[in-house]
Amino acid sequence: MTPPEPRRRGRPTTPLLSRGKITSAALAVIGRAGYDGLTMAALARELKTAPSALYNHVKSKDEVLNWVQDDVNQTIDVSRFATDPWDQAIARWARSYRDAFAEHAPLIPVIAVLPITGAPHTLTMYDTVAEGLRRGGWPEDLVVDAIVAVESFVLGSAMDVAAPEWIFDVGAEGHLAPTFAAAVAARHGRGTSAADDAFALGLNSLIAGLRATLAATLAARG
Amino acid sequence: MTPPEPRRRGRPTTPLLSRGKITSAALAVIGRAGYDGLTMAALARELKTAPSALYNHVKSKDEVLNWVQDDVNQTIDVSRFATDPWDQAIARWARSYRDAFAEHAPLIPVIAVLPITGAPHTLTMYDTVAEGLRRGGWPEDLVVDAIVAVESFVLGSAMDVAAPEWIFDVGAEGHLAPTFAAAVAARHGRGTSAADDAFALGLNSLIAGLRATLAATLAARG
DNA sequence: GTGATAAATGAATGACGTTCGTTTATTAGA
DNA sequence: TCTAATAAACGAACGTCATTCATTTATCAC
Repeated sequence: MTPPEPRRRGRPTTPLLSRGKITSAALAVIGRAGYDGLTMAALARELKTAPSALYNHVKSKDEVLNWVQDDVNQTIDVSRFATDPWDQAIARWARSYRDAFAEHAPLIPVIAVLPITGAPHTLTMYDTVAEGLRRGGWPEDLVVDAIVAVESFVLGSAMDVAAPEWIFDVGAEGHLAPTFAAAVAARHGRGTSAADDAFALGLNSLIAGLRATLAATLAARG
Repeated sequence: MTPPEPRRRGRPTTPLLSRGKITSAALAVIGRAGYDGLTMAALARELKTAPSALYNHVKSKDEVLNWVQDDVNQTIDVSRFATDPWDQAIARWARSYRDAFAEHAPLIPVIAVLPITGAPHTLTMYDTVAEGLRRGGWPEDLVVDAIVAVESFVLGSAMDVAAPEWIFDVGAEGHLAPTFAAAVAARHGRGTSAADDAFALGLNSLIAGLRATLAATLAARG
């Protein structure tokens, strides 16, 4: 019945390194030195081992980033799906998602391409969102598309947060883009963050549009 | 009147290297070997010089990527802003934008953070979009936010294209996410690309939402 | 000519991620 | 209790990058 337990041998009675310890050490390094500071050498130093020793527990640095991403995903707020209408819950989810990855922007290009396998927290997050959408009336075959659409906007917006506030300040080349330069200047009048305003505008619009699309789809399908 | 021409000295009568030549050489390398293959050594080989020689014409590899990005931006279709209503024009722009960067995904994290200075084609693209929005009735102080919102969705979606089609296939961990797994399976029935469907759904919804937001804003402001 | 200088070059530097050969300490089974 | 198997750790090394440096070369200004 029970498959033969994989033989547990080796030097330490309780293994010094584990997925959990490596992940939290990586987060500690990232918190102290940022993603530029997250090298395998720095990670090993944090764990008081040699860099080569890490490779007994990790396939590659990318796998470490994968673990970190799954941990970050755990902090995203999906609680509203239990209580609120799907559109409100998804708004809260999206904001929380963006905030979480704004501080982990270098993960974004990695996770966008990586399969979901081996990331349990990520998986359960998606499941909660999918349940919320289904309960809100979304047809099963559109759920993934809706999630991916919102997620794409969220991750694109999270990258914006890392950008300097003056990213659109045209220098001496202003004459090439007078209308755009004027719009940038007009926006500047507000004291608010450009990335935050754009995110709010886009998120509200996207969700409003999804509401309309859902209504139209349900009407068309009868 | 004419400022004194900067003294042109040095070995070659006509300089062998220039921004244009370096950019198209980089694109050639990328086309042949992808972004992993774009090393300063490979770029130098393409230009028949030494890697160190490149640094007489380029500050860093990031600057090369900047130039490539500006060149890619040149291929994005903004022509519809001259003829079509803003919402149709922006839809065409967004699709063209996504397609262009789907093949240049590694540029995305770089450009998202980099200031616009020194990228003339990028600048004129933004200006054309800004003009189109203004002509479509968008208030000046919302133009940048609208552009950034659409751009965030576009770039997030462009990263999705590079992902494998089976990115959401849950392996043995399917029991952690039954609803999501069912939705993935339901989506699988269609033969269409998941990334394309999600992009279409998101783009249509986002633009519909922007239309509504604009109407509401104009109504509120009188 | 002569001196200034942009451009080109090969060699070197310094980070990295990762691999290898070896050693060490523990456990399973006889 | 002895022995074989093996997970874990380690230092040294490798290969790949981007980037810098000292030096040389060829052209232009005067």
